[in-house]
Amino acid sequence: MLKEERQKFILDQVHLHHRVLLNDLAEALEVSIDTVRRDVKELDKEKKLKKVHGGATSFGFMNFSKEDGNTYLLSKKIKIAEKTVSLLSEGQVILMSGGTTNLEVAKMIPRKFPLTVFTPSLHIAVQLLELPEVEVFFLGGKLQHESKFAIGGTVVNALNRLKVDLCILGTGYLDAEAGLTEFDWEVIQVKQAMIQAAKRTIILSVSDKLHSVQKYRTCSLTEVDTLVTELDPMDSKLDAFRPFHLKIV
Amino acid sequence: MLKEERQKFILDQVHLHHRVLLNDLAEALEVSIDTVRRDVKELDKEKKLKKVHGGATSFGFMNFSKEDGNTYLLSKKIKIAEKTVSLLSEGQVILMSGGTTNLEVAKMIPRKFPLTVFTPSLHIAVQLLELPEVEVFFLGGKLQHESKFAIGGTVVNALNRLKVDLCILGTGYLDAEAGLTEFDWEVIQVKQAMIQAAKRTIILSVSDKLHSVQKYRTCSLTEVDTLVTELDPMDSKLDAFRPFHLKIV
DNA sequence: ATCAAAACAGCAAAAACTTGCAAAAAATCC
DNA sequence: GGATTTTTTGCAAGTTTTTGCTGTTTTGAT
Repeated sequence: MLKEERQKFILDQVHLHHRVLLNDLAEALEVSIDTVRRDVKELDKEKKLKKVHGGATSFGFMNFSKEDGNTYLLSKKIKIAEKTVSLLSEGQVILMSGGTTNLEVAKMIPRKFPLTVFTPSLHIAVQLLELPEVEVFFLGGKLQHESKFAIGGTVVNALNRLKVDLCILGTGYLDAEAGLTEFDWEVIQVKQAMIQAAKRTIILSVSDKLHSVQKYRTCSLTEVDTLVTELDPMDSKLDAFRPFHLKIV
Repeated sequence: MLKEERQKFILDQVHLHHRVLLNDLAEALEVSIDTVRRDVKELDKEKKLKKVHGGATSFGFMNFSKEDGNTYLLSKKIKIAEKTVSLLSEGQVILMSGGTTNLEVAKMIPRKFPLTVFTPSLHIAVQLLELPEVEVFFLGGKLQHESKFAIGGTVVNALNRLKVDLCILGTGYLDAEAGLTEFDWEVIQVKQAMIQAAKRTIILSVSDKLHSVQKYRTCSLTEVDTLVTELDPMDSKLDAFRPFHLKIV
């Protein structure tokens, strides 16, 4: 194998997952860890990625500079994704909804972390297929053009016949009184079925969307088990949500 | 063998695979490795490729993601796609399998051409969602990592409950006697169900794959209605397929 | 503060590259 | 046609690059 191939693989992995571990790379490429280390060092010198202890990350990853609004939001989502991945156990059967936050979760799952994932989101499915140890089941149905999300009776029926360990819901909007709300009725139907199909439900929400309400209601906060935000769990902004017996992470 | 021939071969290999090993070239060309080395050095000096330790790469190597190479087959596939799209009627309900040829078909469909499409292929679904007038239904199931194609009982069951106007099959391999063949048994199950669910079936095949046989059989040529290749319909290479009452386009 | 994992520096074997050279092949000239 | 020059090719000796391993130092998490 050519050195250039290796380095291209490393770069691809970094872009795909935001961060990679040298150990995983060494195993995937079937070379010693020293070789990977040297490659990463080179790529770092060429500013193609950022070398960190034990691995490498893409640029703009832990970039908390508030100049660029988008990367600022991204870093929040990455923070949420990290917390969420730490809640997963190997071999679990889970459900994942769509959305950019969930996409970051999919990117953050380690390369050799066995999971079975059901999802109605094309983006999530595509991302998860990068992981060789993840079995991906797509919940087929009519696809929305904008969101690339499957909706309709087929999806709901499939979900009704399913029982999984965990549901990870990239929530639209969140409010203590109103609960989870959305503006898309069709999506609500699917998300409700997802919650029903799972023993536990985790909702992900960047703090910007706390205390905002949309037209339709997915569920109340009593129906979910865990709330993940990018904030410190003790942050006072989360006080409104403490009365429910949620685990706040 | 002429030096010029050798260098042409080397360039072809580089363009096709985006990377080559000097050892492989020396073996394929039956010359010493020094000769190959000198050839590559020359081509590098002429900026025709990039010489690297142990081999050579094409210039865009670092940019190409792994699948979208193979530009030499692309023109043929585009020709097939054009012919195929001309066979479609507005408002039809169709089935599309996966594969790069079918992907070209999806790219070729006019922006405001109303269709309803069922597909088990992620790539096809993603592409079709670019078209606002196309309703896309994904046939959900277990996704194959490599092909991003949904397989398994869920897909087959869904297909059994379906009846559509047309099935567009990006065939694996094609032979007059053996019919359509594949090396993946799971995919066969799905393709068979697709053919059953459709009133008419069109198969797409670049002429390179004519007269090639794989391990398992999808169906015989009597079960399909139309064959689309990049060749002129009167081309003698297609003679073997005329005994079946196929429409050859 | 402790301890395991990660980074580093140096080393040695293997693979690849360079240079020089001579034989073989091709081209040129008489 | 035959002799001479030029180009091409393969080989051998020496150099560089790459890679994995060892032992040591540094780092980061508890």
